Amino acid sequence: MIDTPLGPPALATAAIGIGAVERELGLSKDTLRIWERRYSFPTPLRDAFGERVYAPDQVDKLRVIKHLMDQGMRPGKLMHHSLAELRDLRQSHVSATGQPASADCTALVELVRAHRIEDLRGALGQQLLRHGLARFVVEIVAPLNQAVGEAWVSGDLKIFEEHLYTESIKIVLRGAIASVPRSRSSPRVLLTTFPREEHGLGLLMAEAVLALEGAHCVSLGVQTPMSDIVRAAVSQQADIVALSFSAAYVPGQLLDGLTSLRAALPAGIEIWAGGSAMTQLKRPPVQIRVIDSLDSVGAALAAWRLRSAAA
Amino acid sequence: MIDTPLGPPALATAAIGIGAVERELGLSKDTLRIWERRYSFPTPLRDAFGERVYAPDQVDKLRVIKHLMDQGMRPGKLMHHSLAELRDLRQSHVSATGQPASADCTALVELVRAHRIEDLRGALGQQLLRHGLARFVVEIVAPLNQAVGEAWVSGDLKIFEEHLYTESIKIVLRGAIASVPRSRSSPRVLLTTFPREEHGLGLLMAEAVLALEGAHCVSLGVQTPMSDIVRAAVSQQADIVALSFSAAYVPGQLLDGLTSLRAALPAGIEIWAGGSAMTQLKRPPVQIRVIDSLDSVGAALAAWRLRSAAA
DNA sequence: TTGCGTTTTTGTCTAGGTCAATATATCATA
DNA sequence: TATGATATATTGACCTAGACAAAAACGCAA
Repeated sequence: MIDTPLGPPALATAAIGIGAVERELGLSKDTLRIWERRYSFPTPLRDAFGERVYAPDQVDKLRVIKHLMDQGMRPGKLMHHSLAELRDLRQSHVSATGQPASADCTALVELVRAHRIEDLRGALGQQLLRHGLARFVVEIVAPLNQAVGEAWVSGDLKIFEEHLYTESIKIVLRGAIASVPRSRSSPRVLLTTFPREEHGLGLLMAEAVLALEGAHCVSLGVQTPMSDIVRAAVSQQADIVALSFSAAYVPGQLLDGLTSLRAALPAGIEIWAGGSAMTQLKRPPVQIRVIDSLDSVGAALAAWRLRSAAA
Repeated sequence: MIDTPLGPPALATAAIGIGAVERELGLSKDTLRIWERRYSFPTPLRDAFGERVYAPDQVDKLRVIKHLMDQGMRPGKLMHHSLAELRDLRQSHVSATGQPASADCTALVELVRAHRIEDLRGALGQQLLRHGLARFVVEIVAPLNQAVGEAWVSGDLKIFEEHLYTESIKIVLRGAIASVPRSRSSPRVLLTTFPREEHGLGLLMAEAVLALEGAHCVSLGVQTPMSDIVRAAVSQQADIVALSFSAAYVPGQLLDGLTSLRAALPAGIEIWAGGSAMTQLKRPPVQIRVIDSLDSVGAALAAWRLRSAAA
């Protein structure tokens, strides 16, 4: 049923320049050049005027390498493996850490693969009704994101299929959030991401859970500069600033950003940080509440309310 | 109540490195270094290791320069002016091209400035009911975007205020789109942007107008790679691919992208392109329908249906 | 296990050079 | 007065190659 008439469709994609690779994978030009120097990979061809041109299969390999690095692996260990070996590596890594996908989950991924977005949206709505918003987010959306991400890396899904999926989830979540009665009570939570972070799905999931628990949420969307987060938090009288970091976020920038935000923000305003980049941090930064899982948001909120009542 | 013990909060912002400027303003390190060499601006200090450190006021000036460049001005002409002169420049540029803002519009901007987002959202909802979705988009949202953008550059609004505004508009528009009965009829329209383009508001406005006119809309969100647009259009059996380009989009990439997309897409699928980058194009690309204004979407759809019926 | 130096790994930054693509100015032609 | 072609200027993306700090991994003692 899946239409791959002759070989994988990836072959149609043309070779691309270093700037395009930077944009597409989030690996800086500097990094790409120095990898070439140190590890002899990638090995781009050169065009008529000596500029690097990356073949599609090398881009694919780079994509997998990037993904594995986001999981905490180091480039030096990965670079010399073949694409197939890297995928095996990923397999074993996943099966060691992750739980198996649920039946619901695989069925939904199947809908994405078949491009049946109407059905997908319907099925998501159904799951939402069945489980309620909180469990829907934690038990369906979170593992589904994981599964779709993996499928993308291993080449089972194309970017546009991931886009279709993400849009569907966003629509369903936004609809659900809109139907939660808008709380005026505390805490007031300001949601956003740092400038480099353009993934807003985690934010939306957090907003759903927070709103459901009666927090007053204000979202700034993605990519708010540091100084503006501070201004917004003060002007909106936020109690909490909630930030989301996807796996691609550079760990160094993450810690820098959080500490300087902590310094710039009035002491009364808490910082809550979540997302996959946070969970794989060894030493959590001081005076930041790390949200390892959306499960724990409810408890964290309850604790906040206790502290707040005590003060 | 707001605790800014000494002076405006903006001053608290510390000096930042070249990487941070790149992230915050979208000016590449290469560009920043070459400007320094050529125009003697910016003039960053150096830290203990001789690395560039940009003072906040220089970053502010760079921000304005970037914006003016997005409007089509050239760096060589801008670099030697002071911040105040640049703002005057912008003023004159705006008053020469734009029409005066309506009363409704200025009232709404005032709500943004006062951070009264609840009221803003309420007022937007009210305007939506009063004018209907189509006129709301064309007569309220479009000029409002313009006004907010201008206010940001001239320093009247901070980024976070613009974020608050954008989020509010998105919520209102998404709510409205969701309440439009989902059409199964033709044409089927696939909406997205090219990889460099991360502004999705124009897309949402287009989707609102299209959905209202009975088109079947599927949005991929922003930044879909070329090859994936083609795959998605084919798999979703789209009749039209609708693209949006904000003023910041590089004209060269725009034309290249459109022509190669046109070549890659089956002839039966039309390309409609809109957004401010399109309107200021001298020669419209061949075999692309340029949507100069959201007004004209209705007529364009009617024309498509006529052509479709004739075929 | 935990803590603390040492070594290796890694990516960001430095410098200045080259060149294609774009924009502007100038001049000729219909 | 337009339009078009041609020269010149501007601009940013890319190049090479080296230096070094921060982070991770390692070895070893307590």
